[in-house]
Amino acid sequence: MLAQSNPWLYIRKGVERWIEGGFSALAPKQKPKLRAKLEQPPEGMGDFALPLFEIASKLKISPERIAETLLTENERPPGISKMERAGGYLNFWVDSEYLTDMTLNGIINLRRDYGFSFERKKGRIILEHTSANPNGPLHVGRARNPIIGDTIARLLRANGYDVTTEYYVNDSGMQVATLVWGHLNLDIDWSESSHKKADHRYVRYYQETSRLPDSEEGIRKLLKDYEDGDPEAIREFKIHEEVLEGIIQSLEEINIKHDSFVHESKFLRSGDVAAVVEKLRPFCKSEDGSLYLEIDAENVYLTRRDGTTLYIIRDVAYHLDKFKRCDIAINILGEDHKLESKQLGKILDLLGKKKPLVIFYSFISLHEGKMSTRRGNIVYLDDLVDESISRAREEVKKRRPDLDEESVERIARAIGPSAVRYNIIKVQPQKQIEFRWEEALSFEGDSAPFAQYAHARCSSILRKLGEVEGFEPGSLINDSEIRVIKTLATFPSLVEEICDFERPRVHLLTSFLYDLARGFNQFYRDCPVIKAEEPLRSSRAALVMCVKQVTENCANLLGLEMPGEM
RNA sequence: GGGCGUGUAGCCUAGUCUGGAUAGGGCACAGGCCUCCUAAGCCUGGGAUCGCGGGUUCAAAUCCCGUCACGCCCGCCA
Repeated sequence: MLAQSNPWLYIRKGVERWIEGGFSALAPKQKPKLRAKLEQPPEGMGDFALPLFEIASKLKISPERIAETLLTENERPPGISKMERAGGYLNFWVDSEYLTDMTLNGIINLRRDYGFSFERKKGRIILEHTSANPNGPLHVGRARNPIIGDTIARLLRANGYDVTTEYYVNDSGMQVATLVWGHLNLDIDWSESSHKKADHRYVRYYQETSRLPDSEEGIRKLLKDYEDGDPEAIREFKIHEEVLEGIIQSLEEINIKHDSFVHESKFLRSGDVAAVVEKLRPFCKSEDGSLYLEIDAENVYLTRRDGTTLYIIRDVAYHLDKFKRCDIAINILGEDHKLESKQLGKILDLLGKKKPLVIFYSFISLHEGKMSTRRGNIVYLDDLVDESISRAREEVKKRRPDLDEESVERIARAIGPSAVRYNIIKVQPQKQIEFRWEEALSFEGDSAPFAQYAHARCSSILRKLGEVEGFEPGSLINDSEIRVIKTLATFPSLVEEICDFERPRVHLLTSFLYDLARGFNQFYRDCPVIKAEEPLRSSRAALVMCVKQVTENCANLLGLEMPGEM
């Protein structure tokens, strides 16, 4: 099974067993048993390398002797065609016919499941992401949140986890109260802005109210009424739903959907928040009617002087509820939430409850500084995606004058959002990004269109070939063929390795996709498929089919579309 | 001032967790490749004291200590 579902790991494990067997023979009494730590050698030095230095010093035997003993006293491990000592390393070359046979058969049999785990893991996961305040449209500064969150959710599912993605709707705080106050009290001249989406229109209530210093008292009064359950206030707060609807649409544009929406107000109405306050009261200090906890020598306020609640206490109630519904909670949060998140963890500790795992990302800033809804120095996600689509449209029109309007549109809509996702996910989350249009809209090199283009070439070859069946593993001997096959073989290991709860390395999925596409483009240059003689023709056709399949599988993890023609 | 994070060619970035053989890529730049399955492609070239200084090690971009620069946070906002 492993041979087909994870060919590279299968061969690697064989090599490790072979080495460890050799070690046992060399030093039977050694405890604990010596492990084989394989690494990837530089280009041209084979496929696996065993550094001998550490073992040599442990056994007090020279690296040369160890290598010599291993090489002379044992049969070759399965799937290895050549072994050679080079300096302090023992290098292994994978037999390409063996690898080709396993890998192509694996992909052909497993198809869209290749790379993914069949083994269902225990434990329900709730992955919370985005959870942007519904007071305006999503902006690029925080666009990493949904993209990272959605990609991790896809990765976890591919590894057999049961994942629910959740949006925590902050409908009960100052931000939404500010929006509501503006809606009730401002008379805005709409003649200039006629945006069709509610989030883009209503954000002006929030922005303009934020500029009025006198509005604060009214906003607080409104919030107090709302928390006290005043029906009119509750009705007015519903305006946030239209904004949320706009945010949901923006997310759909980039292929993201949440499984669940949980509204903060639910915990206010159910009495959960009040119950948590009561539980924590014995640990709290009080001041003018407000409540606060001392955590790490800092005062963390739970309620205001007027009795209304603060974010963190509602967040505690939310997490208590969340852990009733799951075993593992993962939150995707901006780096500005680090302190709050740590404090939340301490409070959950205090209550003897589980804590969420948190993945933080740094902001995407503008050259002029941080984006801010309040100040309005901002690039909205909708605008970035629209711009990306229209640039894609221009490119397709230019390159493919033969296509009809409808096809052009379909392809542009596959390229635009994918390019945005790709360019954001390819950088690891903790790195800060300065937003530049040229970079965000890059369609060359390490980008989504590069992979989409290679995929389109695959599709085109396969369309022209018609029905082809079977392959001859021994006929694929060209360097570009072997290179692509090796890349295909490592996909399942990659999917498994990067799935780390503490530090999921989803950015490496783009590296893989890029490697595969680049390898394929070299193959495309070196190895004609349609004009090749049998059995080379069908073998190459099988390889092209496999590249297409694995490209799609990886694209699925990244939430990218593959239009199949460009 | 304290906490967390980041620093790799002109610009962007992988590798850092788990130390190993000439530090991978991309953009930009210079040159070459469409009578040949889509040139959003391919090939060649120049360009890196891995922020800086110590230390540990047979071996340091990677681990430890110090230091500097930048970002985020330190609110009865979220």
